[in-house]
Amino acid sequence: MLKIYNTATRQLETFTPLEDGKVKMYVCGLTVYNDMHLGHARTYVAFDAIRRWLIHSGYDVSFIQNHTDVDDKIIKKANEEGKSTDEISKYYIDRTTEDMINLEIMEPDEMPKATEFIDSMISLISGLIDKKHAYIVEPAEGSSHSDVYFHVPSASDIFGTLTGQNIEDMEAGARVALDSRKQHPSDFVLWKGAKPDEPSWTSPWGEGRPGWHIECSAMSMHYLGEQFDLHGGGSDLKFPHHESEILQSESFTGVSPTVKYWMHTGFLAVSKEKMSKSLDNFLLVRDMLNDHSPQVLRFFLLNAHYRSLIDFDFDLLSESSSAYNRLSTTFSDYKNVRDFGSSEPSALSDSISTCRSKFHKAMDDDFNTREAISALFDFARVVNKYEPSDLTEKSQRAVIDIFDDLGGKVLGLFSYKVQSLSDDEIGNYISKRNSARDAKDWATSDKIRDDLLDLGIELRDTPKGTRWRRL
RNA sequence: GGUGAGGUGGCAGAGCGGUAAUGCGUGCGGCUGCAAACCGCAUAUACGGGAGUUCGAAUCUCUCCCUCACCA
Repeated sequence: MLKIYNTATRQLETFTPLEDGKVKMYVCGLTVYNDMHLGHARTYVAFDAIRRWLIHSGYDVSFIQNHTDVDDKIIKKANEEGKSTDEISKYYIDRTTEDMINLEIMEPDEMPKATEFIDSMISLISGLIDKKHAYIVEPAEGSSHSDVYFHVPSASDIFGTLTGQNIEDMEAGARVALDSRKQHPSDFVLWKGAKPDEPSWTSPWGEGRPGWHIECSAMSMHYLGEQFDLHGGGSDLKFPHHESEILQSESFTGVSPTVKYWMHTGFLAVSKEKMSKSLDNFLLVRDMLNDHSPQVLRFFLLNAHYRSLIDFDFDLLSESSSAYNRLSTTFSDYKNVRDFGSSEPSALSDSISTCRSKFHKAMDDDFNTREAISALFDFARVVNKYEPSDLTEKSQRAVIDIFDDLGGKVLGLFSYKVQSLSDDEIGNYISKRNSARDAKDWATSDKIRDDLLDLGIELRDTPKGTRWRRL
């Protein structure tokens, strides 16, 4: 039975989808004005593993992830570079999508852009105005077009769903200069009147563009309906973004809860500080992938519970690399054997079922990937006691299936991309090298080994022959 | 100031009422033409401090200290 920690209730809850066998899931995507950093990767790899586990568990999962392609930061970047916001967002959508693919993150079922949903957002805002949840104010300084605000006290009963705070507390603590046009300090913008040279769309309130929060309400509603199962994002989105989203959606539809389970990933920190663009302490995914395989990065990220803080450190990354090699080597040793034996140890079949059940239990317990990975290590230790070629085809297959299913399909820890060298070609090189070794032609044999290493194939000479693994 | 998360061996990090997974590291052994890697075994007075509840607490309660995050 799957349990999920719901941010809205701060409790572990048994997962029951709204519709039997189906999971509707929405994860907030990137604001595309820069490359993707490791902190983003943490969130998307975590939700990727979550999605894969749901699929593995037999659910039909609809996974939606948006792109925020209109926003202050994008406008700023566009101005700095003398380009249009479209050019900027297009450029970074391409690049971050590439990064996601390189991290072996499954492609979302839909990847809508905010700007494709302006009409829907305008309808939402109109509805909110009609229902007295929103109001139009005079233009901000420097603009001749009106803004629209959401009036938080109009929905005070649902305010605080995620953060547990109430309006009075927020007010009491308010020290920032207030926008006098706001009826309440907590009110937030739904529509921003255009200033000169800003991208804008026509609305009943004049030229302008949507506020940030409204886009997710519009897109999730479009693809998943007024109510859906899972909504995820980084912890920094809880407030105000997700809180505002709840206010907007539920005030508009009158349906509550709009999201059944809210999920938030912990931060990726560097020296205990959150990794972020504004702190300038970020590491880009594409840079990291120059020196580290996607599998090792995924291993590193999944080697902690998705809600806990990961304090990044290069030493920890290389620790992950060592740890990962252990699994990867064991897997390769089994995958690459060519001979079958007659041994079918019962201790092996025991460890297979133990591994599956420990893994299953861990993932069902709020997606405890760390615990799940430890099941694979337990398994590897048992499996390494055997010589693969002594085992029957059935036993070998069972071992490979564990790694394939759990490590590969669920956690994405093994690459299934088309390789530069086929298994047979590698086998040929190894035979050639072994001939050279028999002739004690160490120069040739070492060259073959080095060449293969350059191609990402690592060789190991063992008493049972030469074994290899893809790095 | 408000809210939330957290403090477990040298490090990372599970466990969350019955005396502590797993990985890295370290040590020893194995394998090996060499190297690297790998394999096996072993290793650790580890549960922030104090008090309480309980037959029994890392796990529950209270209190103190310390980190981090969000909001203001």
